Amino acid sequence: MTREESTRVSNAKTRNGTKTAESIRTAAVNLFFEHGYEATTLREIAAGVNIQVGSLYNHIPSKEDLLFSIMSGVIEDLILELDERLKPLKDPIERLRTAVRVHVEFHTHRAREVFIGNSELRSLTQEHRSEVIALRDQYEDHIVGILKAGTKAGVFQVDDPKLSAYAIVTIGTQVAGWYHEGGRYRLPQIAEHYISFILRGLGVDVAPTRNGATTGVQRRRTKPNSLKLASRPVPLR
Amino acid sequence: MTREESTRVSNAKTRNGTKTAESIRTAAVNLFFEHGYEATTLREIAAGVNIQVGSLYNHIPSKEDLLFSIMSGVIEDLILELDERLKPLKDPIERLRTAVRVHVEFHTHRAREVFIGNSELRSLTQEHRSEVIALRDQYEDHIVGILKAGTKAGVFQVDDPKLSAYAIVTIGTQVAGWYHEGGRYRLPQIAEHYISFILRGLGVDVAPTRNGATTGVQRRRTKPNSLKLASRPVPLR
DNA sequence: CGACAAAGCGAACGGGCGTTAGTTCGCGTT
DNA sequence: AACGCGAACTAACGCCCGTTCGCTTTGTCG
Repeated sequence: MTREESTRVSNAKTRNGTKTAESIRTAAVNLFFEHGYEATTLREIAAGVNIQVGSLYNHIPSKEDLLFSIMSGVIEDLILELDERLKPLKDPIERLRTAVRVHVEFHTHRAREVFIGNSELRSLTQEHRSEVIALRDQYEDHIVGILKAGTKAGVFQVDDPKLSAYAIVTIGTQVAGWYHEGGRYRLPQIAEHYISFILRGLGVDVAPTRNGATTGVQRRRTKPNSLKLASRPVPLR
Repeated sequence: MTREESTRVSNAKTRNGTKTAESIRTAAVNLFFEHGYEATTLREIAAGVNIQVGSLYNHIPSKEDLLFSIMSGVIEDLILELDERLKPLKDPIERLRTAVRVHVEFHTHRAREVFIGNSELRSLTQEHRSEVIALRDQYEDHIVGILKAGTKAGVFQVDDPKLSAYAIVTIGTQVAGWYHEGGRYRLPQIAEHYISFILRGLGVDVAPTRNGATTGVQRRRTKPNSLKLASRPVPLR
């Protein structure tokens, strides 16, 4: 108990300078993403961190636990992010817009973890699987909630919020499967495209904006829509 | 016993009466679906067919080849089915409607194989993987083609057909992940729900929202909007 | 009836897996 | 200077994998 001037966190640095536990996580994410959990060897992971297999067990309890921490971690982060960005918004349309945007952004920025989270459920223990599913349901309920609120307010045409929520979540999730930085599509482009698609799918009139109020996002002081949208408003009802 | 006249085809029946090769395929599909390819053992498959492990090699060249034949087979069937159902249709909206319907029906009827086809790509050989990807691209091009035709004809609002096609394919594909017979949702209900959602997303006015029932889901005797709903049950092979 | 091929059996192979155990080593704290 | 401890190493464990192979059983047909 010496002078506690600043929190003296025990910085568990390895010999090469980076925290080992963190490196393990990173290496595992890359390998799980590339070859799948079952096909990935602890020896491969260890090689990616430049340590021996046995040394891994100074940082993880088991291979399955490593997978679980990755999967639960990414969903928790997603829920946190969504909560934060949704907090100041009231209007259902704005809330859905933001939800889709957050969803797509998150799923592209952390595509590998998300991909793992969506494909390796069956490799988890019964208990761990239930836990992850509970988190996933919690997230889906957020979306369903937005849809229900919007339907009640009369701005969405939704006959079954859960079915629609599935579709919305799925669209954004799948982006993680093919998006890669520097690829054919830019992130905001993808997000706005799907936002329009989804809002229209819910019966919201998303005509090309007259005053730029429709898609209030990143700097778009020059052109209202960087994508050439067929400039014909959809006369719904 | 000796005078079995009907067909001269060498009917390779196993002792329990069903063709062994077929049983192997079925058992493999179930196990791959449930535990994944990597986590499934040839011994488990053999047990499912009530033979020994070594006997499998009288019917398959290797485990990977078994996976490949499942994956390529299901996509080929899907393409065939789509071609057939699309053949008599001209109108872009009708074509898209049918495409989505076929997609959803196929992905629910053969959910397990489809799921395998979408999640086990990386377990294939380089050559086999290329082959499956080529088939998948061929299928996606069908959808893109419909979208492009509809856009040219002015009935769809699509700024990027490929992005939209991704979304459409994804929605139907994901259904395979949660649909199960006798579950909460009936098949036509799901299909029609997503058809409406997608058409609206493409800027088509699908507005039967005058009274009560939002979307034209279950049998609607009154003509919805000059578009006939194909209501024949499709065996899907 | 006897021949032949298809198909099943069962043991074995070489290798790789996740995990454990005992040990060494560098460092900050006592 | 001695200690404790985290983190690395090496070696091994028991197990299970996909695949092979020689042998036996089975069914079909001239």
